[in-house]
Amino acid sequence: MSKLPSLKNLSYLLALHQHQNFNRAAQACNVSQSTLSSGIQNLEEQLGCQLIERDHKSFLFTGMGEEVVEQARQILTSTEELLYFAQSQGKIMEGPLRLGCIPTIAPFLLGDLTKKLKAEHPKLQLSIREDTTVNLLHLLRNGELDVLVLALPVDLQGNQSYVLGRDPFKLVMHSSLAEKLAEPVQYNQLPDNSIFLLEKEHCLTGHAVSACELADSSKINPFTATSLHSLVQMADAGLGATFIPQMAIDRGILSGTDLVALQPSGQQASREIGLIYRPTTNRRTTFRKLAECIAQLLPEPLLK
Amino acid sequence: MSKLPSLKNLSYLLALHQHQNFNRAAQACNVSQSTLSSGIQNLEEQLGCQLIERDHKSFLFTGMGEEVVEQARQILTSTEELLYFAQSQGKIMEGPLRLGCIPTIAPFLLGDLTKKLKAEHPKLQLSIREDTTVNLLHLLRNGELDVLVLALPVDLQGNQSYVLGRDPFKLVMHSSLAEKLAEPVQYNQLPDNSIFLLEKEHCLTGHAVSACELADSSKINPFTATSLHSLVQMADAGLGATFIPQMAIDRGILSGTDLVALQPSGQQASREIGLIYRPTTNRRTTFRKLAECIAQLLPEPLLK
DNA sequence: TAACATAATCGGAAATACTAATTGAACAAA
DNA sequence: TTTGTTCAATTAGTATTTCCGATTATGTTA
Repeated sequence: MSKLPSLKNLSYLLALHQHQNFNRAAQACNVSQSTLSSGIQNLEEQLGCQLIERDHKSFLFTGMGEEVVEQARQILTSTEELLYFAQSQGKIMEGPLRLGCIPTIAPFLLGDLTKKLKAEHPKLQLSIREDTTVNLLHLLRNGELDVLVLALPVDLQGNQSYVLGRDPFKLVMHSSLAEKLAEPVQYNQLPDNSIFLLEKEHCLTGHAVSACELADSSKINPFTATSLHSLVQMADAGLGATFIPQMAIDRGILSGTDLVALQPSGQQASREIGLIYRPTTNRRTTFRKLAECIAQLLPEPLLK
Repeated sequence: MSKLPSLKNLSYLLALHQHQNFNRAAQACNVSQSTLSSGIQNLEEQLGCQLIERDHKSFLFTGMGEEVVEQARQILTSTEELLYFAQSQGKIMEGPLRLGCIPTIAPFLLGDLTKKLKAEHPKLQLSIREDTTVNLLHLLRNGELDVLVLALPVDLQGNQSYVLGRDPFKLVMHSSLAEKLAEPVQYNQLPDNSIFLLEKEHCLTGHAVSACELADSSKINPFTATSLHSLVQMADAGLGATFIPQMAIDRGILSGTDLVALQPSGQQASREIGLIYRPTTNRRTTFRKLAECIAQLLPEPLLK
């Protein structure tokens, strides 16, 4: 069996892939440019194939190079996890944990979650990143985040998940508009263009539309908002109705408004909340514990 | 960030774990005993924790040590896969592939499979190991096998799987016994102790009993056979009836006998065949291709 | 053309990995 | 008790590898 590539050389390759420049990559690795350069050559020799095409002056990763980067990333992440695991003496709820969360969940979950974690697992150092689903999945894959809280269903791209619970949608509108409506609200009771939603980047939009069977409805106003809070403002100004998740209502997003929350029609007018992690992780027990913590904070926990 | 442990030292640890003796482990690694010894110490220092308890003379892996071994195994397997992948230029259907299969599938699948693979992927070097489900799962975990063909359902122990297809059970008995029976055969038509099964080590037994709703039936003879072929012999000698999977019948296990195959009662009198692989693998595309090949050879393919 | 930027190459220095030999401790046999 | 054996740790010296600084080759920009 030929000799295994060294983790060091693999990390050089990753740095090069990230910076696309030998000097900057070398700096990032705290080695000289010559070291990194020969490290890469070394790696190519050991693997017996070309990883980057040298085009004088510049270079380009080959298809194989990209593939190797992908796999090397996984190996290095696992090794870092091993190191971390050993150094923290196997205390699974201690040390750093980098969590990503979408904007339609974060403000209504993370406050309580950090409070709970601080009480139950004071040595856990939670860092939080709020971003869209696609960006978070990318960061997870790159090893820059450990775990994500997303709304399901979503293309997991090979990641694994715990389903944490269900979060019902409510149809929110000004109390004066709600008076003449019967629950569950049939959308044909509403005027055209009277339902406001978030920008399509937010998965909440898609989930609400499909869960509430609203596809292509003329009821939807083409103007889109950028946050739940602005949706609430618009509804409170009497512009129309909107969908707000129960989590947000429970955390008081409607307080101080004249809005009421009604049950929308649609079989299962809700979204699921899931915890997503790399299939290659070896911190499953940590994530499982975290999943249990989060599930307890959801309107309808259903963690198996 | 502290320095990552080297793959070399991790492999020393694995060897030590396997051989439970510094000298033999060192030999296996082609290094001197002193090298391995200091490698382990080095590792303990880097990880900042004790991996083995030295009890003068002898030693014992600590709980943490066992955990680290587990994770190290995964890292080394991934790295080997990376090396192999690169060296074979990404040709996913070339080079060595170590497959495990249970005894109630192997004789009726692997002949056709090797023939098919030789024709379609001549450079694939398939090695085959036939063993029980639990042993195969152990070998898979240890990285000694790449992929398993098992009968489902089975506790996957965190592994991943493709469902390849369905394999119906048939109730097989001597033609003279079958004459007075109506299909699907109700078991109360049969005398007590007239159904013969395999030893309980074979998952086929459990699958047949549950699929055919036979639990605790007095119809089952307490004598158990060790192979499908001996079951067939016993049935042909007129001792009673038995369950034989369709795969085996299709490959002619009944030829030269006076046995007939009848449809048993029971909602879904069949087992599923699945391809099992480590969740941490990066040879999924290879396994997927293999899964497609195998599925085509099954009585009822249902690979999604 | 001159000045600059980038990656490869080269020679020597520093760090490391490795071995053989030795030590010390436990144990078994004489 | 003595002797011999086994096993892991230690030591000291050697070999190997890794790394850096300087230099080169090549192309780009001013």
